[in-house]
Formats: sequence, C-alpha cells, structure tokens
Amino acid sequence: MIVGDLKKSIQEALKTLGIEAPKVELEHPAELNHGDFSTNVALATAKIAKQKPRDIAEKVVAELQKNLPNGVKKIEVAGAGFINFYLTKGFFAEEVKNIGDDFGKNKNLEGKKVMVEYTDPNPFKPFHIGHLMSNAIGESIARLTEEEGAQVKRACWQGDIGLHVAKAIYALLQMGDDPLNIGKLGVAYVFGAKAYETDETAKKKIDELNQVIFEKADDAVNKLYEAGRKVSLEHFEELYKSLGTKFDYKFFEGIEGREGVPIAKQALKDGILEESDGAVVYRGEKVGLHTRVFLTSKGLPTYEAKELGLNKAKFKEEPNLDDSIIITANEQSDYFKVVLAAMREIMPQVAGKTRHIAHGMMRFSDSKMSSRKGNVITGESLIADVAILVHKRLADRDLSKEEKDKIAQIVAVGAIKYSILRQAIGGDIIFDFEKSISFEGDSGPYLQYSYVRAKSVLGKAESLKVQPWDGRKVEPWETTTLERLLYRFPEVVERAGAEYEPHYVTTYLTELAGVFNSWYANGKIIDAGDPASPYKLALTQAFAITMKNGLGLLGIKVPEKM
RNA sequence: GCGCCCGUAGCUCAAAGGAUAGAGUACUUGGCUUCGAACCAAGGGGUUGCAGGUUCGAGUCCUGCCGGGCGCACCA
Repeated sequence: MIVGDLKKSIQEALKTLGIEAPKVELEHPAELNHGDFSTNVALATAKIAKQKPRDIAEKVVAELQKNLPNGVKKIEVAGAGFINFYLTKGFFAEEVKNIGDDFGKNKNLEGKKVMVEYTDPNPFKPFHIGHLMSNAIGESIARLTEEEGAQVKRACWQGDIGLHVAKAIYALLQMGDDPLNIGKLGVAYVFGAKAYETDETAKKKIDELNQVIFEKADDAVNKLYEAGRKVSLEHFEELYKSLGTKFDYKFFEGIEGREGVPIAKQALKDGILEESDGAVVYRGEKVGLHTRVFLTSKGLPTYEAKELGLNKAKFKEEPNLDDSIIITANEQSDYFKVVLAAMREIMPQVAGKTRHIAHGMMRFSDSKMSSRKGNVITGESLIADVAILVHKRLADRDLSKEEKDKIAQIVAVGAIKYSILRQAIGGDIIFDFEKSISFEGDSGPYLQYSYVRAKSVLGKAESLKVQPWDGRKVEPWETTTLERLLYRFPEVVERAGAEYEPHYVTTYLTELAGVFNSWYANGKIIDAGDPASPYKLALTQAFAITMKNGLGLLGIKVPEKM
C-alpha cells in the first residue's frame, strides 16, 4: 500500500539523517495543488532536532530522491516546511483498473454483528420530517456498517402504547365511525392532545383510558386500538418502502416494552431502583446524573422501564450481538445517560454493548415542531411535494408516465436525504422548504444527474462499439483531478463508518461530481481521434461505479435516466 | 440555577492541531447545431461571537464572558 510504503521511506530517510520522529503523519493536503500526500514531519521534529523546518524538509527530500518510492512522481518542499508528494500516472491507472462493484468495502468489522435502531415513529402519531431525519441518518449508518463487513440488523422501536395512544383514542371515541385512515388518525391525536392540556375532565378520562388500554380491559377500546395501530403501521410500511429501509426487527412498547415492568420490579427488590412518592425511580445523582422515573405511582411503565424490556429483547433475539446502536435526536441524550447508567447495574452485559448516538433536531426557524400541537410536516407530504417539483423538470423529457413517476420518487427522496446527510449529524436542521430542498449545486439531484450523464456516455460508447481501456498499457496522458480523487473513496468510507458520520461521504461525492462535471465539460470522452479515449471511458465507468456505491451508502438510489 | 451541545461569507454548510479558512446558494457576466445546460467558466463577498492562554503553528485544545438550542420526576 502506498501510504505504508511512503511512511516507511520517510522514516528511513529521517533515520539516515539522525532525526527522531515518533510517528510519521501522512495525509491528503486540503488542496489538490499541494499534491496527493503531504507530511508535516519537518515541522514536527524541528524543535527537537534544533534545525529549521524547511532545512529538514530539504534534506529529507534529497534523501528520498536518491531512491524515489514506488508510485511517486515528484516530491516538493512547500510552505513552512511541508513535504508534498505527487503520484505517477501508473499509480492512478492501477487504482482505476481495480475499481469494481465492491469499490469502497473494507473488512474492519468482518465477523461482527451490529444492531442499529432508528426512525422510531409512534403509531397513532404522525410520521414527520424529524422521523425522516432519523431514518436517513440511521439507514446510512447501517449501510456504512455493512460496508465495513459487519452483519447489520435494523431495528425500529415503536410506541404503540402510552399516553399519546390514549389521547388519540379518546378523540376517536367521539369522532363517529366513518372508516379510519391515517389522516383521521392525525386529526384525532392533535384533538386529544389539546383536550388533555386544556380540559380537566378530558385529562382525567384520558388518564383512565391509558390504564384501560394498557390492561386491555375494554372490548370496544381494544377494537379501536387494533384498528388505529394497523392503519399507522401500514402507513409507516409504505414510507419505508419509498425510503429504502427494510427493518429486520420491529419492537413495540406494547410487547417488548411490557417486559420492562418485571425487570424494573426486580431491580427495585435488588435495591438498584428505589421507591419515591409511590413511583419507582433510579437515582442518577449517584453517578453525576439526575433521577428518572421507571414505574409511575400507578404502576405503569414509563419510557425508561420499557427501554429495559426493549434492550433485553434485542439480545434475546440476537444473542451474539457485538454492538447495539440506538440513534435518536439529541433531546434524548441525557435521558439515555441515565437509562444506560441504570442498565449498567441491572443488565451489565447488555449495557456494555449498547451505545446511544444523538443527531440534531429538525426545527422550524420560529418554533419547535410538535406533533402534539399539529404543526408538523409529515414525511408523506414532503416527499409528495418534492416529487411534484421533480415532475415539472421532467415535463419535456421523452419518458413514459410510469418512468417519470419512478424517477420523481427516486429524485425526491434523494434530494431530501441529501439535505439531511450533507452536514455533520449532530447539528440541527432548520427546515425551510425553499432552502432545504435543492436540485442544483450542493444537492442530491446534482449527484444523480452526474451519474446519469456518465451512464449516458457509457451507453453511447456501447452502441458505437467503442471499447474501454484494456488495462494493460498506460501512456503518459495527463493525470486528471478525477483520478486523484477516485482512489480515495475507500478511505472516506472507512472514516465515515468509524465515526458514524455519513456527511464525509456526501462531501466527498459532491467534490467528485464537481470534478467529473468539469472534466466532462472540458473535452470529449468518446473521440476516435484521441488515443486516450479508451482510458477516459474507463475513468467514466469508474466514476459511475463510485458515485452509485457512494450514494448507496447514503441510502440514495440512482436513476438511469432523469 | 445545574448539565450537555452549538456560534465560520448575506443565507445553508465543509475544513482529521497545519499551507492563501473552502463549497453551494444568492448577485453580476459568458457558454447549448458537440457524449444530457438539474451542467460548465469567471467575478466580488471573512477580525471563524468577544477576551485571554497553550503550541513552531489554533476555526479546531484550555479558561472566562456574550448569544442560541436541548435536557433536568411520574410524557415519549
């Protein structure tokens, strides 16, 4: 590998010069005109060696040039004392040759089994754009983890029981019995939530209803409950289909969550949890956190207790899990600190493998989004609205209605996912339809479009029976920026996977697409008079594969036409 | 009040302690009879919230302040 070889050569050069360097750092310079690799050893060792950085750099370069490392074309000293390496055409050609369908994969997590929980919408409540955010991030992290060689189990945790359900059913009981659908359910929830806050009698009834639902004590209520749950879940299923997520496990508060009650009661007996004002709580203060309630004074489990049941169930289903990741918005960060602290005492083997990853919140510029207040944008409506905009762009394309519908769906979801995955996951996204969803420049469709163009060129080459480069001889054709970026893709994937940061992939792909588009505009790829044409075709192919694989890691599909 | 997170171009965001802090967008201008213009090329735009400190080197690390977000007992 080039990195290892270069480091070794630098290490040896330093040794010959009698300079001690604990470790050699080799990185890609931020700017491409600073070379393909750069090291700061001269700067880092200057003080100990009592020499000027540039002097050390000059000496190291002189030493390296006596026997130029494999794949290196040119070495330069630049700036304060950086040593920059430029690679040979032969190196890039070899890399391009190796770009196939597996490009990007690594074996860092080979043999590991990882469960990733994300999205977590609640039946009886709307699936809003916050869930879209969690889904986009979670799906991408799941795919990155798979790309690292792990076996991934996708899990979704759904609150099909609890006060929010009681609120919706309270309203449904008053709404007459025309057929239930997702729209009616949304209205019911908002109505019930409002009643709970403003109407004392309603509040009392809803609290009672909550108990009735939990105990499955009333047939009419049970029936309504089952119907509402079904409508919600079917709606979620449709959304997962268009988002490209397929869950291996769907856990429910009403099923796995119930199992948390006996666990909490046992923990109370064991003295891990304690009683306080009739409730069962965990005193987080003993580990520098705060107190949280696990069982209410009425004996009902809170989210905390349900979480115990859930996490036990995860390891019951998948006993050989190496890692269990829970992805939620950061409003739950402190909650998870306390629950995980309690879990470390109650079920240490589970807690030791469970980790919470927080992402930012989807917000409006002027207010907090709240499904309770009804001021949410649903995932369904957002996808539909964006798809309409895509359709407008497709108006004069020579494609069938079916093709256009399919493309609109892929491009709309791509645009939305991109707008979420373009930034570090920790940051909030201020949702603004006009600004958030873009088709130009830094956007999902920009990447999809550059892929489609590349495929179009490849299609034309095929119809003209033009063969791509045979991979054997390389002439000293000019090295393109495209080649200088392409071989870095696996490194980007590795880092994104290790840090659970899909945006490294997004940023890389956008830069890659920019470089491809610029190269594309600058000259012809298929050109009978150009001896480099077959090589350019191979480059185009390599770009298309990389873009498709990269977008795949973001959970974004590529259309063949758009 | 306490805890966690954040503050970079008009706006939305990048930047693994390194070089002249970069993209997109918006604005101005040029480019389709060429392999797809959802594209390309060019231009202006910055005291990285403020003040200290550590370091050969700080947007990045430390301290304080200012501004914002989230959380802190029976909701999820």
